[in-house]
Amino acid sequence: MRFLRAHAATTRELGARLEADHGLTMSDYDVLIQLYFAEGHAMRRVDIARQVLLTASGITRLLDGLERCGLVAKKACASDARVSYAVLTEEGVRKVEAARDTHLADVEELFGSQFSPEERVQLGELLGRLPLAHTAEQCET
Amino acid sequence: MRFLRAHAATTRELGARLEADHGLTMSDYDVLIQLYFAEGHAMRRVDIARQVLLTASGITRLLDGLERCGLVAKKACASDARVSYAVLTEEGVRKVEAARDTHLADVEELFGSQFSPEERVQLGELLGRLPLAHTAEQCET
DNA sequence: GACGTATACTTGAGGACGCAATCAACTATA
DNA sequence: TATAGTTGATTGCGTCCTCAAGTATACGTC
Repeated sequence: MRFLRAHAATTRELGARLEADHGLTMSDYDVLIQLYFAEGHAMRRVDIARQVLLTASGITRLLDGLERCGLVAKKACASDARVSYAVLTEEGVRKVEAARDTHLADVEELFGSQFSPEERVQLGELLGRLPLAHTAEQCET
Repeated sequence: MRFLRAHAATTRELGARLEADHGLTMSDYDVLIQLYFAEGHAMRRVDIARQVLLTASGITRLLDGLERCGLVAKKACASDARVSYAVLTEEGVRKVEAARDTHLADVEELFGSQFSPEERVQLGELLGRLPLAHTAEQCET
């Protein structure tokens, strides 16, 4: 129960701030960050979906939005005509860097500040045991 | 990050099973359980909203659905004409009890089984520190 | 005892996202 | 090179849920 409630309350507040400060949803931000740390700021859509725990269709629509905002662009793949990469634009990079600062501060305030350094690693370890099904690991934050 | 991913993966799977086995969403179940443990199996809608971390309007619509299924009923309040209680019906009680068994087993399998008894209390303690804003506590599971 | 404010609930509009179906393109087998 | 199966991406449709606005009732104050 605590897990559910804590998640709902925390993400709601975090999402509201992100929206207010940068006009991004948590999912938007999540995808942008993945791209930011990807090689060449580009990723295949399937891989984004797997990282972010959305379905492929969710990614398509989410990227549509980010493209309309000029934050990402499509790029064809030379070796496989089926895949289209999502690439961060110049503006997208700037946006991520701007959003990251305030978002990390928000996370720290609402989440991190509740725990000591040891508790953080412990919490991470415990939660890390949960089966993520078919998701890769990796990540900062 | 782990917190977010763990939540997404776990609730998705849990929700899918609940839907498959009983035709309930997690929110449905959540509300039904709150009612089940409430005095007289009845609660004011505002209080449900606060417990469950949905907005009042979300509760209205969710209860609409549960009413159509015959699981809950409305009841007026004698002392305050504004409030309408949501009450579990006979069938609702049966439904909760049926769903509860399989759901608790699912939770145990996907979540609880990853942790020792001590780790459970610790995890609960850590997550309990997060600010739930304007939410009451109480609960089993 | 009328008036302003707060509270309980509902409703309309819209957004986010999943599922299932579909298409196109790649890969493997014959 | 025809055939079958797989995979990446998109789209139609439906559901859940939020926000903002609206209605009805309660309550405090002068």
